[in-house]
Amino acid sequence: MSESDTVLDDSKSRFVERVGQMFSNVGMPHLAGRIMGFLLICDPQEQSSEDLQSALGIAASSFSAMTRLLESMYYVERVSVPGSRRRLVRVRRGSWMAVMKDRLRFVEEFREIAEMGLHQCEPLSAGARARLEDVKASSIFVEERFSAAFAEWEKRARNAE
Amino acid sequence: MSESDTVLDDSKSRFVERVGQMFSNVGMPHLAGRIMGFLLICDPQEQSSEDLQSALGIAASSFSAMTRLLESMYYVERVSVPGSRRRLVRVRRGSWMAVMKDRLRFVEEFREIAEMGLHQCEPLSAGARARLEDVKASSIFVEERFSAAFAEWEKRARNAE
DNA sequence: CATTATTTTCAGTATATTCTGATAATAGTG
DNA sequence: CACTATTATCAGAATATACTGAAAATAATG
Repeated sequence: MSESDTVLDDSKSRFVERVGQMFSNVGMPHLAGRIMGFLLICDPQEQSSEDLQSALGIAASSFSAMTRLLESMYYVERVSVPGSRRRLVRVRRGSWMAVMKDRLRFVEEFREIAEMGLHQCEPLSAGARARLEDVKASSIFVEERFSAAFAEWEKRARNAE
Repeated sequence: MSESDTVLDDSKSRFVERVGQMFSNVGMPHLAGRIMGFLLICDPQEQSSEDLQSALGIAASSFSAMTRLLESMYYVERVSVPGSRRRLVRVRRGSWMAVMKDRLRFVEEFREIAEMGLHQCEPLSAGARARLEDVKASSIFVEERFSAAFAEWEKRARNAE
């Protein structure tokens, strides 16, 4: 993106749209994804509400709601500009890893559900118990591997600084 | 679950409902989750359409649609009963690991999106390129760790037989 | 303090999805 | 082949969600 980002060319709008689709696929609003996509490829990194509105053709209210959502999830951050009352938006460092982590929360939920079944659903047949134990064991396995992976990534990131 | 499963007691219906919520959270139909939850704790393991309809209070059409969906995703399987025209349903072995794997497909998509941006969105500023490279690197890292973890799990499962 | 650029809230519309009930199709059995 | 138990399809109701436009609130500046 070279000068002002009032209009997106074809390849960039396809990119933005694809990120939007992906967000939608994982249960988040389409517009939130389009904003993330745009923030990934725009220049400069920081963008105003108006920039995004004209580039993506969305309403100011949508921008406000989506930005607040993304901010609450720590995917973007807002910076004030001295001499202006605008608050620019940009993606946070490591936000994409955060997106992945957040999507994985359900694994923990899996384990909890299995434990709930084992403890609170008496009486259980031997077969049912075995099925729940299988859910529990696989969830724990995945949970451990994933948190180890994320810890390693963060360690790498710290060392790279 | 001891004898016939026409009605669920409190703790079991809470369990079923929670699995339903979880499915709904990850973008699948609520009823699909309730069916999976029931199949996890029922006795016997195999259940007929009618069993599930009366136990969960759902329409036959819903059962049909959801079962077909779950079958297409390899979460459940159907078995024919000799001497009857019923096809009973049960959870597949390892189905819960499959659910987890399926929910992780977006990681691959992440990498593909980053690559798409890098290759097809010329010209990109140096900053934008760096942001995309970061997405790509973290996606690849996660992708590799996850597939290694799943491979190890499958190896364990094979050895345990 | 008044002004106005900017953001947020809110009510309403459009759209998609889930689930049901009724009907049609399928396949095992006599 | 006829019968019927079982499953699948389809149209529509109910619900939820995303998005917009207008109005209200906020906050920086002169």
